[in-house]
Amino acid sequence: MRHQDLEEMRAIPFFQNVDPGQVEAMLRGAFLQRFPAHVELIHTGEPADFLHIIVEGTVELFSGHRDRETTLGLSGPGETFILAAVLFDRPYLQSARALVASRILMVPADAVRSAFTADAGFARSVAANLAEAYRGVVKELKNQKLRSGLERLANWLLTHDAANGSRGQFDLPFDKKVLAARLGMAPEVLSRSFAALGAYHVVVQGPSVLLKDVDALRKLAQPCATIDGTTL
Amino acid sequence: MRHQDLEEMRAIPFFQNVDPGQVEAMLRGAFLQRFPAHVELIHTGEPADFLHIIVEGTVELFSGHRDRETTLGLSGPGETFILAAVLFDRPYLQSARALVASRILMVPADAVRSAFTADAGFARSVAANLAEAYRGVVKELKNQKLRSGLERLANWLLTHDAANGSRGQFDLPFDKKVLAARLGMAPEVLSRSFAALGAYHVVVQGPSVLLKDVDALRKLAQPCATIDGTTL
DNA sequence: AGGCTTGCTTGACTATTGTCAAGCGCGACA
DNA sequence: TGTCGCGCTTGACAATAGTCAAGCAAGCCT
Repeated sequence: MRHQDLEEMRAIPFFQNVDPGQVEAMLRGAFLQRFPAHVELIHTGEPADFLHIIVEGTVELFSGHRDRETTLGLSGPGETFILAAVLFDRPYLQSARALVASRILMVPADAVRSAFTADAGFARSVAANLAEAYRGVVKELKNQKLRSGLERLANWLLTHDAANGSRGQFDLPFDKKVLAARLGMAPEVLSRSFAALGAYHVVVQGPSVLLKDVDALRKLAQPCATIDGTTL
Repeated sequence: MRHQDLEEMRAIPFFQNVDPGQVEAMLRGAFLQRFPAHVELIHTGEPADFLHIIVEGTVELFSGHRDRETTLGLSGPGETFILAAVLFDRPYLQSARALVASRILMVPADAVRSAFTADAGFARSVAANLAEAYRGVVKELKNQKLRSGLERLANWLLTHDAANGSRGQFDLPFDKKVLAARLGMAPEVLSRSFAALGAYHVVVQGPSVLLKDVDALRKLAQPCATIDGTTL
């Protein structure tokens, strides 16, 4: 790894409040890998050999069973994945693929485990990360079980708009079929859901989305702090 | 708390490998509460004031939204709940109710947080607990999204049978409507699903379940290590 | 025993979501 | 400038699950 890259890696939030010696030890055996889009990074069921930290790009977490496949989440820069598996040397529960060309920091599992054993600061950092991840999945499970597809879409639109300056107008950050997977529905259903949101003055033209009546949409979506996180 | 109870509390797995001084500090402000069946212990959205550890009994974790309600999981002795919320002083994402009369150890949130800050052993114990909890929810999410109701029931039966000596015969540990909630289906659907499993030689008489052809059931269920945990 | 509640089942219907197939529109590229 | 492929949409249909209502059976309490 280049010196400049090392600097960047040390600044990752996950490594703050961790003994610098332990951080160096983890970075020493680590790879900063570039992956092209659509490449599979890890596969469900395999043993956990590296902790992955996204430096740049977007990663889709998914899993399949029989002939079905489902997207469990999307992660971006600064986020780690499969930390829980790495820590206790368990098989991955999820697969991951790069959605766009991405840079991933891969830290060998045993380096993570020894830092976890040796340094209290790192143990706390790990716990914080796992707590956030846990709450994220619980929210996703609630989103999935307590809402219809249309409601999930409406809430996603509101959340995404809020994260982009609440201008009531934005471009979809990825293909609609990725959004469909993210929301847990077939692409055809997403199409129909967008059409149904016409009644709430949502105008979709290709990747561009216009929310012309946020209040009406909010009334349909009924966003909720214990599912969507931030108060909308 | 009585001396004998204190002994019992110190033996909780969650407190192993933790500085005894910190354990005492946590137990000092803790309550060992008895709750009758059906009582709500915590409520979604409220601030996290106590870490709950189940000493005896069964607790249902659930949450509602609008007029819907869903069960997110069932927990038994030795398990903690809402640890993630307590640790970082966030509102509960789930509600909890006692399914049967239960004894719960309630540790004040600030005592948990100071032990977490002060003791590396406890921080690691917390991380381990959160990692398990995280993996549990991920499995639940996959179970929910990748399987039909009938498949979830078939897998539950196999898992439960395996946990009870694989005798192909057991009594349901709770009411069928609780099982229905656990599996994420309406009670009526559970009834029909049991009826449908007749074709796989599953015989249900009130609370008693007889699996007369485990192989056929397994072929339907297709249990999987990355959803069901143990290899069946 | 009579009457009540509660848990469960069953039937009929509806809602939601997935699947298959066809077709449209736009950009890539020869 | 065609035409090929891909992403998306639409229609028709099927599968899955929820809802409402009626009814049954076991336990409980006078």
